Amino acid sequence: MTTAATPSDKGSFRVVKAHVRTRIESGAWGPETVLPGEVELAATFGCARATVSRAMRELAEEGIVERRRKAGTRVRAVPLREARFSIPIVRDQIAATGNPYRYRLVAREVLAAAGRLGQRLGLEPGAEVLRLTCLHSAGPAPWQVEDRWISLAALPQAAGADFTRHAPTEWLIAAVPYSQVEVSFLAATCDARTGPLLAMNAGEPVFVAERTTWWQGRAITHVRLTHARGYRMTTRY
Amino acid sequence: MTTAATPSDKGSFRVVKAHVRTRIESGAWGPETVLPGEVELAATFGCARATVSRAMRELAEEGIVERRRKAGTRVRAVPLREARFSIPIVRDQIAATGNPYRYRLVAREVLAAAGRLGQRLGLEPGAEVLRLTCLHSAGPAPWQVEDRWISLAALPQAAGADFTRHAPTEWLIAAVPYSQVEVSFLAATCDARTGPLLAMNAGEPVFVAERTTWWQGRAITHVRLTHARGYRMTTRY
DNA sequence: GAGTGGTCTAGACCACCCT
DNA sequence: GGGTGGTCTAGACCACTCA
Repeated sequence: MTTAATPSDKGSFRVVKAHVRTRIESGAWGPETVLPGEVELAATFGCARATVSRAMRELAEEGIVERRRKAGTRVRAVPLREARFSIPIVRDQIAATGNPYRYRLVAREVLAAAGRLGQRLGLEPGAEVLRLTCLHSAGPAPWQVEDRWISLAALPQAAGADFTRHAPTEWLIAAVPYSQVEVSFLAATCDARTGPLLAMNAGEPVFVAERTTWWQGRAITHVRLTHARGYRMTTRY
Repeated sequence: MTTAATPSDKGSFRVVKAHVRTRIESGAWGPETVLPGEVELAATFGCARATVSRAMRELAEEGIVERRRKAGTRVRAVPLREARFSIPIVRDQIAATGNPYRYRLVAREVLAAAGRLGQRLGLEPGAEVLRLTCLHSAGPAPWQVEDRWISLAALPQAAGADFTRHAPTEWLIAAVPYSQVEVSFLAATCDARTGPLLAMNAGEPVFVAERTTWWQGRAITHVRLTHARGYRMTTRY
């Protein structure tokens, strides 16, 4: 028995996981250390190998540990760090601030796809696109401008939808619930279009999220979300 | 048997998972649909309940499905969307562009913690802090300015470390490998300090990441990373 | 109360890959 | 070749929560 684990509790993959994690975080098992095998740990903790297996699998998913057959499980030298951001529905995000959520459709037009946007949506030149500009506010304070393009080739029923009362996001979630998404975050300069809506001056820095959505391999919609002054996206991990 | 699944393959939680996912994404099992129970699915797929269980657990973790005892498993109305960003080491990030990674220590000073920063690090007024300003470049092109504060109360050995050749990140990863982290992303205006380093004009918008790191409940370091023009953080999910 | 998911066990076989 | 993780099974008991 090379390990000096304290099998204070029996069973439960959570117990095993917590023990091992503590040991690593405290430095007792430093980077590159090869951990005892599953059978040995199972004996140490007095549980089945499957239980240890699940604990270790989860630690591996969290990037703390790295596993390979035959080589065994070792503590990662550079922990694989991953931040997770839940992608909130604007409405919920604003509601969480305690302010009432307000929505307004600012502009709506149908136009022909062209240039970069057409490429982004994988459209043939001239294909029709529905463009919507919306404002989401927290009470009286503007929160986010949504500038959205929807491919009418992919989603013709969007042409008839009423976006004056409800945000396109909510309609889209119902229409295309499970899709593939690419998001980017970047800093930009507030332009003359969004500035007035956000009560900001042209030239101020704004935090922008861009999102393109595909469904079954076909581009559905692209959106540019420009946030009001002072916006931060925060997470812990 | 209410399901008409096609148990084309036997066993394997991956097969079960893929089948169920396809069914949901295609719309055959729409939002709010209650899926068949584990025992039924196990019979359908001709495998053990544990196998189905694992498949469903993973789908739940991915936010596609929601499970409750007694109530069963149902398709989420609003898919719980989570974007994951791997937190890259700058060096790797730059190396991936094909350019050589270059590092330069711009400034180093020891000062007394004060104001917002002291609070952020949970320091008593007057506690010593090591402040480092570094520049990371992709070949000749500046990439990111790192403005870092390290609590000397928490990590006294940082005072003696040599940061002229290697970035503090690498030293810190070795010193405090597993820690708790809070990150924020925001848009800011390029200031007079970082502007020249990034070959940017004061007033240009910059993408900023701020990160605070704790170890065993104690704040260790805080860093502000200011990215050069055109930086985007992108992910798919 | 009863039905669902949540977890554990003991045993088995397999796939990979280091030595 | 052999040792490690990866997965599956069959059965069991438990915990939660809905009706």
